[in-house]
Parts: sequence; C-alpha cells; structure tokens
Amino acid sequence: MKQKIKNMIYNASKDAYDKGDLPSSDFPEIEVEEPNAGSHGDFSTNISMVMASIQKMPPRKIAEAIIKNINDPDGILDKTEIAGPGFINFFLNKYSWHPVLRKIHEQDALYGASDIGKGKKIQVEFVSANPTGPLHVGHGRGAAVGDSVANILLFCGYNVEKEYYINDSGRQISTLGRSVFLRYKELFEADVQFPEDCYHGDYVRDLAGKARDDNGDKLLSMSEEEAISYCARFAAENILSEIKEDLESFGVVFDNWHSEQKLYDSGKVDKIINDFRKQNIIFEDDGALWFRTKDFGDEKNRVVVRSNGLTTYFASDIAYHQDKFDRGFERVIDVWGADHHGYIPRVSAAIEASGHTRDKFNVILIQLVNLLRDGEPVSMSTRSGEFVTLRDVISEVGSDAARFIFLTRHYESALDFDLELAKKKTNDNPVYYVQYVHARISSIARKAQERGISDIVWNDAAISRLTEPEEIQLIKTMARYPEIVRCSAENMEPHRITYYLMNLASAFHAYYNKHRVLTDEAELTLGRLYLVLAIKKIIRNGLSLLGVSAPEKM
RNA sequence: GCGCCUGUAGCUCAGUUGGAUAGAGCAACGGACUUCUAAUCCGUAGGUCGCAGGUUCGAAUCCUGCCAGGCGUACCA
Repeated sequence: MKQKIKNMIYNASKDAYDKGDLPSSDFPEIEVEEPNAGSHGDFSTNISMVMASIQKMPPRKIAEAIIKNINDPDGILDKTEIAGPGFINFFLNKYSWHPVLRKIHEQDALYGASDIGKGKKIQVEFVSANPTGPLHVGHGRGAAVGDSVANILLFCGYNVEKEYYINDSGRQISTLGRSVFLRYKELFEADVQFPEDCYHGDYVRDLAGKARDDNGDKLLSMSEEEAISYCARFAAENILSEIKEDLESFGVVFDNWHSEQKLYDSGKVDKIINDFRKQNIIFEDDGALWFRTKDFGDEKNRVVVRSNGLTTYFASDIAYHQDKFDRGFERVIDVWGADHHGYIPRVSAAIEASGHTRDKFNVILIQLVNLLRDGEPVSMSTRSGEFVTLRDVISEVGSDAARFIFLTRHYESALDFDLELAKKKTNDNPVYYVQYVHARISSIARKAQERGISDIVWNDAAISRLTEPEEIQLIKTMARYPEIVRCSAENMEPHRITYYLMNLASAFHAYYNKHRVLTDEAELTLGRLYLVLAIKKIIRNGLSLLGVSAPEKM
C-alpha cells in the first residue's frame, strides 16, 4: 500500500516536471509514513519540504504541483490535502484496505516473511554459558533474545544457524572438577578443606553424590590429578545436559554446539597463534605472548599466552571467531551480557587481523536482569550459590510468560523481572493479554462452526460489509506487520514485534467489546469472521517469532 | 580517569530511524458482564522528553559540553 503511494508521488512529480510545473527532475528518495494523528490521513509525505531547496520553490507550492498531477487509476484515494509547512496527506478509500485481508489469509504463517536476507549465511551465537553451573535468569534473557533474533532473521530470508559455544576448557573447568572432587571426598572423610574460590552451589554436592553413585569410592584411589580431571569432565557433561534440558523446556533448540576444547584438540588455536606471530600481530614480552589489539583500536594490547604457558580465554576466542568465518558465515552475531562489553574491541581486532571486516561482526549486548519478588530484589549471589535458576523461573511462571517479558524491553535497557507479576493473569502481564486474543478468536470460530458456518473464504459481498472505523483501523494495523518484522530484523530488535502484538491485541479487544462478530446477518458475519481470523493468524505468526505459544483456549 | 549502556507521566516502558497536538500499561478516580471467554472494554486525570548550547523549514531522536545511575576497565573467566 505504501509502495503504491510512493509510486503515485513519483509519477506525479515526473509529470509535473514534464509539464513544467516543477523546474528540476532531481527527486530525492520518497519517504511515506503513517501519521500518528488520524486527522492527518492514512499516509503522509514530506517530499515537498525535502525538495524545497532543490526546486527553489516554497514547499506548499511544490505540494500543489504534485497534487495537481496525481493519477489514481485504481481509485484508492478519497482525497489529498496540503497541511502544515507542506506535508501532503493522503486519505484512502476504506474499501482499498480490504485486499490486505486476502493476502494475510493466503500467506498465513508466512505473512510478513521476506527475502531481504537473500539466503545469506548468518550465525547467531547465544547463551554460551560456561558448563560450571545451572543457567540463571540472565541467561534466560540472552536465550529469549538470541533465539527470537534468529527466528526473525530466518523469517526474513537469512540462512541462520543457532550456535552455543561451550567453554569446556581452561581454569574454570578444573576449578569445577576440584570443587566436585572435594565434595565427593567429604562424603567419605570429615575435615575436608573447601576453599573460597571453589564453586559453592548445592548443585556441586548433587554432582558429587552422583559421582559416588556411579563410582563408589574408586576415585579416592586415583591420583588427585586424575580424580579431579575425571570429576571435571563428569560434572561438565552433566551440567551441560541439564542446560540443554532447560533450554529445550524454554523452547530453545540449537543447531550446533561448538566445543572450545575441540578448537585446542584440532590445533586451531596453536595454528592461529603461530600464524599471527609470523605476521608480528602477536609478539612476546615479559615471557608472555601479546596480541597487538592496540593497533586495531583497542585501548591496550592483550595477553594470549600467559608467562606460565597457559592460554587465556582470548586465545581460543581468536580461533573460534576465525573458525566461524571459515565455516562460511557471512555475518556473525554474538549475544553477550553487557558486563562483557569491554571485550568487543579485542574480538573485533582478532576478526580484522584474520582478514575480515568488522562490520560482519555484531554483538548484541544484553543488559542485566534484576530479579524481584513483589517489588523486592531477590538476592543473586553466585558465590554463595544462592541464586534463582532459569529452571526455577520457568517452573514458577511458565516459559511463555518468561519469554514474553524478556522481550518487552529493548535489550539495551536493564530489566526488572518480577516473579509475582509474571505469574499474574491480569493486564499487568501482557503475555496473557496477547494470547487471550488468540483464544477468544478461536472460541468465536468454534461457535461459528456450531452454527454451521464453516467455509470462511474471501467473498466480495461479505468483505464489503467491513466498514466500521474499528474494522478499517484493524486492517491498517495488520497491513503494517510486514514492515514491523523487517525493521525488527534489520535492527535485530525483537521487542518491536512484542509491542506490535500488544497494539494489535488492544485494537482487537476494543473491537470485540464494541461489535459482535456473530450477528444475525449472514454476510456481515462472514466478513467479520474473515477479519478476526486474519488477526488470529498474525497473532500466531508473531508469537511464534518470539517463541511463545498461541493457545486455542485459556 | 577512560570506555559502553541508561535518563520520557507518580511507577515500568514504547516512540515508525529528523516530522505535525510526545504514546501505552500499572497505580488513582468514575463507569460497562441475561448477548461470541470480564485474563476484556470505555472515560477522567497525569509531561520543562536529565540540564545547557548547536545543526535546520522542523529535534525526545543528530552534534558538543555538563549532571545522575548501572556496568566494565587482569598474564580471571
């Protein structure tokens, strides 16, 4: 619809120039928007103001020249007007909106989909929590955003892969092994010292118990080094499978799980370090190996191999990001917690050093989640091991409510997640507000079926009965959906869809309270059924991008 | 100190990539269920868009400088 208006303006401008009404044929990009105020029409363009300096004419005069030359072969326009400093407002004939409904019904689950991604191979890596403990709420937000962004990109024609990077190597894993081993030892001996820097959570005791169930006291007869290494692997594997379960119950399924350890085992880390040393991108100083991140815009150089010979996290990240591009991804998106933002310059540096431009690398930084209960902060100390896990949250408030709430804010804003609020089944909690639309319409459809109305298809006579202002408004809102999805994909901002759905839901509920769908008039009823079933399709369609279910009954 | 994020109604937040009179929900007040699900709707009230400059036809939005809060600034992960 917007495109039609654009074409109309373009043709009118051209005709105006041909006839001499406009002195220049240098036309800017035409922008058409939907004004907030209904009194400003259905669409509006600022072209006259933008062209004023080029045409050397006052904006309102330009607007007159364009309007004079407007051609409307399909008869979609009711009227046009010049307003304010020179806006041209277009008022559409209400019948011109009706074909949108047909499109929604035909495209159904694909309404709003596009090919703006052109099949480009793109990777979204998210969660990637260390397998040293259970997922918490912060990971939940990352999971909800990452998964949804990936869904939206897929919907917009990208070839998307969802990946989880497993940090199954390095010091935190041996600390985990030591923690589990010590708790295991406690099961057999008194007076075991448990250091501060070990993991204190209850899950460590659970894992120790499990290790005993599997092995009896066998581990005590091994060398400590062997036992710790066994416990590390045992614990990490167990935790990882718990993480997988949690994510699955949260509706998140990864295409690929990428192991850090395998990057080392395959020699990729050593190779990249050697290559960069030859290129003098990595150099030795004070017994350590340093990456010249400063040459790539970071504030200082960073250590890759410590003087004790151990690699840093950064070392494997260099190899990991190079590996992503080696696998053919044209764009790489990392979803991180905002506390890692200082890490961006060095990873960008690594990417640039491996010969890729940094615009192919995007980081979505997710701000922190404050967990509340009835407005009071819930303590979340990882040290003491007292934190509310994602699993707890899902079982308490449900996956749908949790995911929706995580997506009700721009990820760059900190989020207060109130457990009591999330459980409420009222207007405080927008997820039910949106799902309720789907359930209500489903209910109407069932009632219609009881009345013997089953064949709900496009029918000129029935559709032309849709003339109420609320009906036209609803169709206009529905017509905007594809653009919302596109914006959401371009900016990687799922919350745009969340807000759109709340908006559409609100328009529907208002309509529902004012007008009956099932009336005594067959044609009107059929038209309205066609309308609300289109709404239902968009609600389902949008919720699925967010990873939220669309219930038939509530 | 430096870097990133945030600052919009009493509270929690949107704001169509620079448009016209800045919008929702909650909370407050007043209304609507014998009719398709009241997990809903309608109405009233609520604003110096942190502050000060600048850019232009036009700024919550872009630029500069301040102020406030959060996070980060390891040969940790």
